[in-house]
Amino acid sequence: MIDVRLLRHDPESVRVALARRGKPELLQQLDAAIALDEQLRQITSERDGIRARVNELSKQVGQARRDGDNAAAELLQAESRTLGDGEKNLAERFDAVQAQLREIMLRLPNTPSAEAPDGASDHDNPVIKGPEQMPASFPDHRRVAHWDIAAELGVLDNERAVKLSGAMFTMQRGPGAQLSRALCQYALDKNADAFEEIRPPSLVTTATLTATGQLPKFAEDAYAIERDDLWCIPTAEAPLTSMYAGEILDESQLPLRLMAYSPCYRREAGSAGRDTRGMLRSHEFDKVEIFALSTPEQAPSTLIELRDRAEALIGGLGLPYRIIEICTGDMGQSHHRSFDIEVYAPGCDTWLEVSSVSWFSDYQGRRADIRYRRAGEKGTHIANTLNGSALAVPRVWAAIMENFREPDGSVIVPEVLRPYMRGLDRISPKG
RNA sequence: GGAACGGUGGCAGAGCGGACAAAUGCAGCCGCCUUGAAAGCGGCCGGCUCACAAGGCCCGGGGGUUCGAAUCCCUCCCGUUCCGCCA
Repeated sequence: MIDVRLLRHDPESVRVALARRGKPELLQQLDAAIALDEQLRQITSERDGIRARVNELSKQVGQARRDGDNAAAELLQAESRTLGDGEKNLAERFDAVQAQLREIMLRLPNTPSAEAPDGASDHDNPVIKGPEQMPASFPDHRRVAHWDIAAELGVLDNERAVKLSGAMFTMQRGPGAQLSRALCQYALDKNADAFEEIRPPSLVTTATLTATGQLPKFAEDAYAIERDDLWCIPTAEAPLTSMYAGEILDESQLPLRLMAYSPCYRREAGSAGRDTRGMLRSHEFDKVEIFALSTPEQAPSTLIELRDRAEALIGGLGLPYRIIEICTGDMGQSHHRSFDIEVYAPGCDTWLEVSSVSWFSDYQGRRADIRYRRAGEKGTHIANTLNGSALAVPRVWAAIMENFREPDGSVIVPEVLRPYMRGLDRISPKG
């Protein structure tokens, strides 16, 4: 959520920043919010005045009763009762206006960072590291799509996954299942030097999913368990961000680094039928997320740290990759600044987004009410949140199949993963 | 799922219609004392809104009763213990 006070004191800066997202309707919503806030403040001051008077009268009633002056008490009570009716009226208007304002604010996206590049869509995302174009120099035996490779090796059984769960579910088996698990272990172990490992719940409350920004706007994209008012997490970002919701941390605890493996659930409401082959897009997948809470001052360098760590994992596997920065027109709802890491998959002949690393400024922190206190200071400040996929399993899995295929059809297991695969160094066709 | 008891400030824990933002203890901060520290003494010591004013709001959430609610009523949520079920 954007700071309402900023809206009040410097609406122009918010307007200019939001305009960079290139969606004119956002500016209309912004104006509506500003107007509602103004209304709210007026109602508040009026209502508080009445309340002050009622409080004062009530004290006098108590005093009169103690003094035994019942006649005076009756009079004061009558006056207070009348005021109370007016207050009730104002309180109702307050609630109504506040609800409207909140609804708009919850759906208004974050302002982009000054460093974020301008652009209208994903076509404008600059490549900041690695090749602009897809590499051409791949031998024919690596120009095979991973679903064909996997079928040959018997490591992917999506037909049976569909039998169990319907379209867009995957099932790995044998060395394929091992590979998924190995990737998670690898990602966790490589970040254990600085990140506390968490095993969070995969089902969370509405409040938890609202804090990170998935709700209320993107309810269609998440799996809901309505009977129990719970949601399946689309990413471990959700539970990790809300771990310290409602708490006040000490500045000395920041930056606070957490990581978690979790399954991720996505309805993919808008993309049914797209990229559905093999492991490219599915309703459930595994991911290791890295996360940090920080002060605004620490955030820019923490963002780079997270990005470097995500890059190191992909680099460590030996996969060809590039890093792009997300432009203002393509940026997610909660994002302030964001990078993607893409791996080249020669079989599919495409770049696959395997990691996304983002800084959310105080947008999520305010929604989750995560605050910190500076040493020697009285007040509190909203914490900044940052997170990144350390490693999203399915697409990396696919890229490994396609990049490390040998002429004989077998797939070489990256060296760093072998300890997690019971020493297996090569996945060969059965029989 | 059933029963009982609970949910108050960083923690522990009183208060159970009026002078309560809320005793007390611990922790924390400042000062005195001390070569330094401990002890002792004095003071401070929750959050939000707001102009770190006034005023207002917050005693799990929401609603109600009342001139007035931490305190009474309703409801929901959460916790503990026992029973049931269960990996």
